[in-house]
Amino acid sequence: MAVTIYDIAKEVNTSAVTVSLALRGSKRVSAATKERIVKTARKLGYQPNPLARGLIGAKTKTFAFVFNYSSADFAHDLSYMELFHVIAQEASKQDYKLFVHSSMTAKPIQEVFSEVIPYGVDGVILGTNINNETDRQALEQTQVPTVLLGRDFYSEKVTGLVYGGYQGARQAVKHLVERGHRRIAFAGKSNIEASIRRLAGYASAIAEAGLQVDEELIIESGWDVEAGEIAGVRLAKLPQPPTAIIAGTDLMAIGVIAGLKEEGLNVPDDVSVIGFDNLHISRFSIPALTTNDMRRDLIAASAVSSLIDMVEKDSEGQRVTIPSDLVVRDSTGKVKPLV
Amino acid sequence: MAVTIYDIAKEVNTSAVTVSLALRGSKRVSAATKERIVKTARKLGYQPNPLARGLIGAKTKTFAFVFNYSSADFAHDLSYMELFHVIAQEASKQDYKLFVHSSMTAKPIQEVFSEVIPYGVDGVILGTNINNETDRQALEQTQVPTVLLGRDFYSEKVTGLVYGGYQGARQAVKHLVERGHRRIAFAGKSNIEASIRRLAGYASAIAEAGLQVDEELIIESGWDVEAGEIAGVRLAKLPQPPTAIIAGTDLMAIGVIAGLKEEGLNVPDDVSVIGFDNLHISRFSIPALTTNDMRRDLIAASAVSSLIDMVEKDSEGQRVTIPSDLVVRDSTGKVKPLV
DNA sequence: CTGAAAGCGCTAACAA
DNA sequence: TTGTTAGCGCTTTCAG
Repeated sequence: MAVTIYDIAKEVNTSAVTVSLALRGSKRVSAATKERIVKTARKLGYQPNPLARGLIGAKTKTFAFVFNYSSADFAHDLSYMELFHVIAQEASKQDYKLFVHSSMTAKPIQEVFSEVIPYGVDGVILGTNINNETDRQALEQTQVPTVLLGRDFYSEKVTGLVYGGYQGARQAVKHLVERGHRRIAFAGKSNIEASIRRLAGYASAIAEAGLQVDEELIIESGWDVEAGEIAGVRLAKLPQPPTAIIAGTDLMAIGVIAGLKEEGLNVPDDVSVIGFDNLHISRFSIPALTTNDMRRDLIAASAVSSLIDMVEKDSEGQRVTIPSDLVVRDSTGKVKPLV
Repeated sequence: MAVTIYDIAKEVNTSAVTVSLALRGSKRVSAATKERIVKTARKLGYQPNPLARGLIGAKTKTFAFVFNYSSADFAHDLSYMELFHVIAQEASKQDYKLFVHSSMTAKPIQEVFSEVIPYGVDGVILGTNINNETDRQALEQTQVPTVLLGRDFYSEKVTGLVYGGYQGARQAVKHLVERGHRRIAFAGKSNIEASIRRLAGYASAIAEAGLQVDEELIIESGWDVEAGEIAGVRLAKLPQPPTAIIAGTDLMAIGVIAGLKEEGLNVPDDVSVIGFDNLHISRFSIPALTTNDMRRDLIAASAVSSLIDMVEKDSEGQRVTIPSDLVVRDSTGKVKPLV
């Protein structure tokens, strides 16, 4: 059996209460007793029992991480998976454990909460779309601190982390404009919040550069490689193809490059391509991908620290924006001069 | 507050014990009472409290999944990450939750157990190397059912899942020999168990084909893209370069292709390349990668079901081998005829 | 500054 | 077939 506070109490000749207090650093215990308790706790290899703590509603040093999507969305998940990974590391650094809730179908947020809270988690990390009023209400009413990944929403207990999609898209357009591009396409329009943000950034920067937003150059599609390939082909076949394409994700960008190639257009010589995410592999694509690094390190640090603030200091939820970095590699170049 | 068995008991006019029994399908409760209990449980939206269950040592429907490595190993992790993902889905399908233990440094198995067991997990999924006697002992003595990913080890409570590395490497060699290759390299030798297995399969198939194992063609290295690139360059620079290369992982294979290209060798025209893993992205590499699909679906299903068997039916640990599939794509071709 | 009592939700053992 | 009692390990009153 594992060591309990009773074992320590017996050893030190005191009560369990005092041990519990001492171990949590209460000032109500004399320095001398505290020291003896801490020392024997260490000696005995005491580990607090999170289940017992959780049962009475105390903190468990546990966050739930929710994968809430249909498996069809796997493509975008490569990015989400990498993010999960970094967050797991970050949480472990801060001495928190992650409890994973992975469902095959996108469930209402209320349901997610009620499946996860009984496990006594101190907080929830969530990446779902908020589609409807019910979800919004669930978030507004929750008592459990929550971090929303990539959603522009916050409430008393909910912090929304917005990555630099808007600003990243603007940066991407600017980068292309500086290199002489004037026909710049956007591939990957959808009703996902991140997509909307990226498209909005694109449109604003296009306008700012004094260019027309050409609907023909905006492709509505999913975010995976296949979708990118189709988009690449379609754009290549246009009577007047774009000289640059901003893709919704890195995977999509890789597909776009392949699609263009099928139609005889080369990257970056004929067309420049920019992605979003900066996946681990993107720097190894051929050509190496110019992309928006979403700064998963910052996102993870921010997610975990916001959550800890809400849990431990009872601070309020807020809206946090994390700017992305444009990483220029080989898939973008100067516009091809008209012959 | 959440609904408890007491609430149900009150509603049905019986005791908590009866409710508990009924809900767990005991035969000691009359069909009539059972039905009433189940019905009102559903009506009230009862969710059993896993913390209370865990506290008394009962089942919690929770497995620990351990990421136990230094972050330097990230490369190989893309494969491990994808595996995690599939296992998480599979577990959720079987109504189990995953509890993630992610540490920055590879810890002794004993320590991992003692950090994870207090959370009341029913079983542990582990992908660590077993380097020493201490780890081996920890596994032999554990009371908690455990599945070891990719390790050839089993004991009373431990099932070892061995993926088709050996057989996959043999298949790869055979595939190449059939296409006329006789100088076949292996890139990615290391002391990781999976690597040893792959190399052994390679060596056996090479010998079987009546070829010599040429030490010059066996490159000792890590498993990431960079290592692959270096290996590719090195092999290309050989006085007599290989006509085919088997790489330890897909990422490495992608690196090898890049390295070869730097030295003016093209895949598959000059050199054929085969990887291991079949990552989600591998089919989109250029050229599309021929690789050993490790069958993550089967691995996940097997991991979860073995664990459940051990947990619920108290069956013994065993050694399970999961064969891989060679997926032939565009990175392998016939040997280039000598001009 | 310290301790005794009670209870979180559940189940195993024992009793009826 | 059903119910009573006790206890898992911890923390929060409340009393010394």
